[in-house]
Amino acid sequence: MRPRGRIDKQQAILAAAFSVFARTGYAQTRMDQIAAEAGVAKATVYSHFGDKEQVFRHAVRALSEAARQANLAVVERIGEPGADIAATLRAAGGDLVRCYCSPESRALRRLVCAEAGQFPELTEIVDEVSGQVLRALADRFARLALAGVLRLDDPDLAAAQWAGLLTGALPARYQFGIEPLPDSEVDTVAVAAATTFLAAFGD
Amino acid sequence: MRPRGRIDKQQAILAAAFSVFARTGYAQTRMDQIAAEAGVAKATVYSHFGDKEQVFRHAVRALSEAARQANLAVVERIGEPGADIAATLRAAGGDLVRCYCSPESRALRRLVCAEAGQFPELTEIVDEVSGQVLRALADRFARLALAGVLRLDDPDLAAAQWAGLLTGALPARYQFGIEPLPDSEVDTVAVAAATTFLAAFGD
Amino acid sequence: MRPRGRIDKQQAILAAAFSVFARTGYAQTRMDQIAAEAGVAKATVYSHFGDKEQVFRHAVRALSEAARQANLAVVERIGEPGADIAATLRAAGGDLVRCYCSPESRALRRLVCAEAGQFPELTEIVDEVSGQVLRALADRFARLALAGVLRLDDPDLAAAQWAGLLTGALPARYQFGIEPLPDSEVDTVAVAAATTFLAAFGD
Amino acid sequence: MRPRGRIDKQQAILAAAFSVFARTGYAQTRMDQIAAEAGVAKATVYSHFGDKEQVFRHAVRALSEAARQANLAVVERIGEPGADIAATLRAAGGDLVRCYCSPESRALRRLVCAEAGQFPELTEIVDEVSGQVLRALADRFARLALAGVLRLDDPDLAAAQWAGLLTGALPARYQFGIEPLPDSEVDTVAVAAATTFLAAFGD
DNA sequence: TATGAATGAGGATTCATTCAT
DNA sequence: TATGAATGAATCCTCATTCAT
Repeated sequence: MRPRGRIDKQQAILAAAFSVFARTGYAQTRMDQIAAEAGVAKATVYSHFGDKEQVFRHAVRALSEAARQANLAVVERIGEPGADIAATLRAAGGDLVRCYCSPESRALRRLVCAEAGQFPELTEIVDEVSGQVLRALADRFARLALAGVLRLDDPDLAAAQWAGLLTGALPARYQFGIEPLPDSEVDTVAVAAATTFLAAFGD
Repeated sequence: MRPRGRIDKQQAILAAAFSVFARTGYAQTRMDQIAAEAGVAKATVYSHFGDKEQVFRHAVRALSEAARQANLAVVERIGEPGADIAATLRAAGGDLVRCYCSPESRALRRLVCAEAGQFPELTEIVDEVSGQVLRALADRFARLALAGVLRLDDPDLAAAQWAGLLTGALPARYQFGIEPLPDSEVDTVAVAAATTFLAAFGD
Repeated sequence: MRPRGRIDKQQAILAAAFSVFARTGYAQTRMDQIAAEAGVAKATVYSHFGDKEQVFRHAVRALSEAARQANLAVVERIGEPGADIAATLRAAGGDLVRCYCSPESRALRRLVCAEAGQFPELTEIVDEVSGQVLRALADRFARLALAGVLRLDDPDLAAAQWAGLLTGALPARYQFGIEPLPDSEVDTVAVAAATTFLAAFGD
Repeated sequence: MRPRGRIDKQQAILAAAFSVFARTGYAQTRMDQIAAEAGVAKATVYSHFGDKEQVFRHAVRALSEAARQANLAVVERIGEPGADIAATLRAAGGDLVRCYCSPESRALRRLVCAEAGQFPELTEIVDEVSGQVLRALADRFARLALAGVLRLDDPDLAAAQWAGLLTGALPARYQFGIEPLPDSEVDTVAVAAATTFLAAFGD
């Protein structure tokens, strides 16, 4: 049961790092905590990753990857032909908002935002992930436009605007605070976004 | 010329704290820097504010207040009767985006976001400021609706959605990164937001 | 009622200093505490006494003086002609032990002992006070010897030994600890000291 | 030659701590001094003992242990059968006084007395050590009484009183001051204590 | 003299990182 | 590679003391 191999330890360290960085932020995190939570010696963390910055980069990268996959999974479900577009947008919008406000995403947002000065590359990673998700979304919208379900010229713009309608006016306490996002808020936002979006882009 | 009174020193310390925290973040900031930049002794900072956390709270509060005023000033200018609504929205939208991405606002966003875990109250302050701005905006929209320029039932929702359209899909590098926001981006976003908004809520 | 004159303030400062030094020791005592407890500004303490060391010296001197007087008062009561010598020694011995273990005396002992390195003169003051008390005691013993009640050649030695019998083997917790001295302990010690003393020096 | 193991360092740190605390008192002692005198880094002191208080506790404990052994060694030598009791008491009494006024014991007394407020447990340790020594002494006296050399009912009381006669009236400058104890003083006290003790408890 | 504000020197403690095994 | 021990560079905060009023 105890992790033995190098890979196992790598994984354990990364998992611990995720968790500790997410909970306490970059500067407050002590290498001891990570090592302790990973069940290894501190020096082992160093022999695997070099220094604190590298550990942080790896942790953020992994969190970003997870976020990317979660978001893409939601987008994938959009646009099954024949489905009611309003219902589709409401459901997917709710899921996206939930992704956006999941504990992991909030933690990631906090970490990247906080260290945007010291680690500019992390900002890029986030933009890349967002970009990918928005492009995937735009792809769906393009197909829906082609199918005559939506009426739009610029699918990228439509994607960005739908995302904006969903997440842009969420209170800070849900975007990076610790207050749990109530389901009612999700529904309200998703419904309103779908309505306005369709008023502008619906057939 | 040399500042003498206690109030002067308070102000100098706060100004220095704004600047240093914004540049280097909470954890990286050393009290020495703040004192030096304020031109006072370190102990003076302590006798005025107690400890680092208090200095931080005061600095963030003051930055928030400035942001609030800047945003409200923009909102105030919306809705002069007789003006072209599309042009108004484009202009005000652009200004709001510029406020949102001003160096001070980005710094504030970084600081609050970064320390949301340790200083939950700061999140509340931000939400309060946003709420005020959105309410002021909703007031304007309500008047415009009454004047027949807009067609909407829920001015609060309209305000939130317009804000979402403006800021919600801005790349991270403009929201809290250090990359300067190009005017072209501002225009694109402002125009697109106005268009979509009016498609949904225009008369 | 509020102290106004310079003398009043001096007294208030000294009283506060006594109290705070006794409670917290020299090094732990902050000039702020003394000033606060005296109800004056910190700078006032300085203008009266110069610096912390001086305040300490004055406080210790005053505590010593009080201890001297308390001890001498007890000694004065010894040797009323015609009284039972054993009863006299028991009563006076008990009183001396109580003096020796009074909160003020313990505090004084702690302070002087603690700072014997930095303030050697304080040790001298204590020795002077002890010397005075022992001499006064020796005077009494000399009179009693002359009256045929005691049988001794060296009244100074007898005084020192009686004092030793009374205080020499008291547990540390009563000599400078904070545990209150129980009456039973006082009686036991005083009775035993009287018995042994009279076995050696009684007629 | 360079100390390598952790035990070596522990010992070196403790020895340095003994020395520095004894010389300068608790509050005046800086962790740097201890570390420097121990030949280790300051952080090493912390990793071994946690904080300054713990270092102090350990140092005092070790000093107490040494004092206990020194005193017990003296007591052990009392009561060889056939020896002259007066000579025995004079010799052992002198040794006990010397122990009591040794630099280490004075330092220990200063430290414990000074910090009795902040570290009450140290007072207990001292009482425990004194208690052990007095009990050992009482054991010897009991044997001597059994052998008909002394005449006493309560060996504990006799032990306490002898100790009192030896140390109770020593001037403060010898008890915790820095003035060296002259041999003449030792002899005087030891002889006088033996005389008075035997007048009360001798056969 | 009395005071509120200011200060410089200093001290305890922490932590990322390295080394010897 | 894995580790326990060791470390040096920082950093927050305190406090006796002084100054301007």
